[in-house]
Amino acid sequence: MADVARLAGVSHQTVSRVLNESERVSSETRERVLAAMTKLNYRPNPTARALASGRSKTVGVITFDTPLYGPASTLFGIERAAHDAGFFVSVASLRSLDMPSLISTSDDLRRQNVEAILVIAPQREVAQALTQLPHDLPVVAVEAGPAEGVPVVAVHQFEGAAQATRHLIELGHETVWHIAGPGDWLEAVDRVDGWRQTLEVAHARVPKLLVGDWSARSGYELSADLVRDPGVTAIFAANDDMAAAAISLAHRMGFEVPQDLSIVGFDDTPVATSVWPSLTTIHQPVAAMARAAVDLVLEEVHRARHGTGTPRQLLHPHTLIVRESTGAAPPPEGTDAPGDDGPPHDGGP
Amino acid sequence: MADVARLAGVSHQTVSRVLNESERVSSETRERVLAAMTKLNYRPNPTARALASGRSKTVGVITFDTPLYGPASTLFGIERAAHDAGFFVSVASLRSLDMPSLISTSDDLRRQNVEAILVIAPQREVAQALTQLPHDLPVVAVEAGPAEGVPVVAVHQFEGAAQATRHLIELGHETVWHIAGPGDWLEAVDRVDGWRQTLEVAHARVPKLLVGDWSARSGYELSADLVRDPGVTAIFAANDDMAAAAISLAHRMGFEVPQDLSIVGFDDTPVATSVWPSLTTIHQPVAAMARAAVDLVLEEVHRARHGTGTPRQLLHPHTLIVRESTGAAPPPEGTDAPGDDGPPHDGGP
DNA sequence: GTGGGCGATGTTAGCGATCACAAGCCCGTG
DNA sequence: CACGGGCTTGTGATCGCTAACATCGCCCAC
Repeated sequence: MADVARLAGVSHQTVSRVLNESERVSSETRERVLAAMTKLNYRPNPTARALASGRSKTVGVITFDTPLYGPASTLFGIERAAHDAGFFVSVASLRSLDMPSLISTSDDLRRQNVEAILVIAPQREVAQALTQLPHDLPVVAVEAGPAEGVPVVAVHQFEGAAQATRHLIELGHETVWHIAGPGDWLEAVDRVDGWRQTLEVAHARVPKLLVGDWSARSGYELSADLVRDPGVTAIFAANDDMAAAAISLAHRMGFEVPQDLSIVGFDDTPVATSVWPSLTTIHQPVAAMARAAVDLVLEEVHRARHGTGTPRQLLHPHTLIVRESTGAAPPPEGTDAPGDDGPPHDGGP
Repeated sequence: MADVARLAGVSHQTVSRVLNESERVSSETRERVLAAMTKLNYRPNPTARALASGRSKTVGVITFDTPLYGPASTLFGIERAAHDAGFFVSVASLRSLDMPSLISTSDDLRRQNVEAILVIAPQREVAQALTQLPHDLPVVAVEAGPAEGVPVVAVHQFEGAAQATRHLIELGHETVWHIAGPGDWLEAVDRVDGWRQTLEVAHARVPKLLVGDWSARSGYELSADLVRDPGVTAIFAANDDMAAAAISLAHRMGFEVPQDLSIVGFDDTPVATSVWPSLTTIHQPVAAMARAAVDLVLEEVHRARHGTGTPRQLLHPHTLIVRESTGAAPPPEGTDAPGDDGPPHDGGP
């Protein structure tokens, strides 16, 4: 920087002003400085800037170590959006889901001088702990259920689940079974609520709730009971993996989807299109949410110098994507007819 | 820090020495300083340390924006390992796969004072560009094919593909079709080579190569031709998504897996267990690789002060995981026995 | 003509650590 | 007894930048 100043014949402070786009520099001087910077291939040192100004142009992301599709792609979306805004991204992953872990992780980031923190943590405990975090740094939760006092970017899980359930009811199914996610996930809870209330509104019986852990394995095990039961014609799984597992199991036990059983997933992950029949599911605009979260948190950073605003909750639209895993309810037990079952049984070898 | 020094009755430099675990501090003094730090809840400021020492305790990760399972879980693995080593992680994603993009991304990180860079970029172009990166910073490639002059942590793709192919040959299949990944991915190329050479060694015919783009969709489209052809009894897809799609398509067209068609995938992603029948596939120890990559790069950082060592390539073991999608080859055409083919050509059983 | 205001630039301190070197102390040795 | 050397500790500069205030012209109005 000193070199640039010398070459441009100005003081280092003027160079700094050019760097920070202060208006108080004559355009002539600015040109000279810029030329010098180019010539010397000068690059400002963010570390020094961070030390001097307290601003690091970095946002921290707290996430947790999981192979789940949602969090991973959210992280990439955040990186992209932050980069576009000229910010760096520092990630830290949660060791466990308790309060101390959250605090210590956020301290790590804080000490790195991040200007804001984005939390990708859909678990109830984390969402609660969030409200306890020191308020000196803007914090935004992504993909979390609404939490008091903390800005959130998410989709309306309740509505999504309701729409999925409604879809099945409208296809003529008497009721819909639900394979839920773990009870400590906000999303899981909201989806259960959406499912239940929709059934109630439709005056449908509310079957026993099955609770999985998002994994295909759990979906597999839980659907075993369901598939065996001829009364079960429609399943709404709380994510695509469990839904895909239910399809697998149905096939294995000799049933056809959707002729015998309709299945709906949630998330619209790649799995949804790689199974057969492809999954009807609820799409969440992950990339858009990530971008919105970054916008929101940077807005907050900007505002931190002026007045305080109220935390906002940004709800993004979900979309029901109807693919092949859902269809009309099979006719009641006795009858048995539909031509969809493949070649009539009597024609074969 | 000044406060700590004052409280402990020492100079700031002594505090610094305690912080850096220098041996040149008497244990008595150290105790006093530590006590003062605890009492004041003192936390060193990494930014200042980075500025003064040039060491930031941060590693940069360059990845690219993709929903693929491998890169995402590698990133988390890296974070975990780095954190355990007391390092922060800063991520930057590649805009495009060309050289300028790589340079500029690495410059971003470099300017952040990262001490090393990990690159998750399995594309050939990126691997090549890596060798051009300035050598002032340790660079390690993860999940990339071996590239000259750059340390690499990966599994032996060639061997993995060979093992998958051999598995099918040993089950009695005359030959194995291959749905490859895009030609600009090193992994894809190596897997093709492994497949081809194994066939040649077994004196099996090498069928026409099909090239997909990792997506389920491409797997779907490409397997259409294969599944129709009764001569095709075994398919090795270069990743699980494409393999799962092939299974879907086979089902859709009325074939059974593995009775009519055996299918092997690669990667052992969650998809592998959520489809039916579950996929036989090649497992890659992603987490272990991530950890190894961090170890390697930190070792390099450490060594940077002393002599220079030779770049290492760390090859991790893959594992063939036999699940349900592979089985013995169906008996040759004429004989025909399983009732699955639909009406037998020769007049019935 | 002179004081005030304003835009452009320079000067001097830090930010919070580390580094290089110097200094004090205690001990053993010639 | 003086000197050298190993430990431990302290001093001042420095990393590259920004913040706050000082300074310098210049133009305008009374």
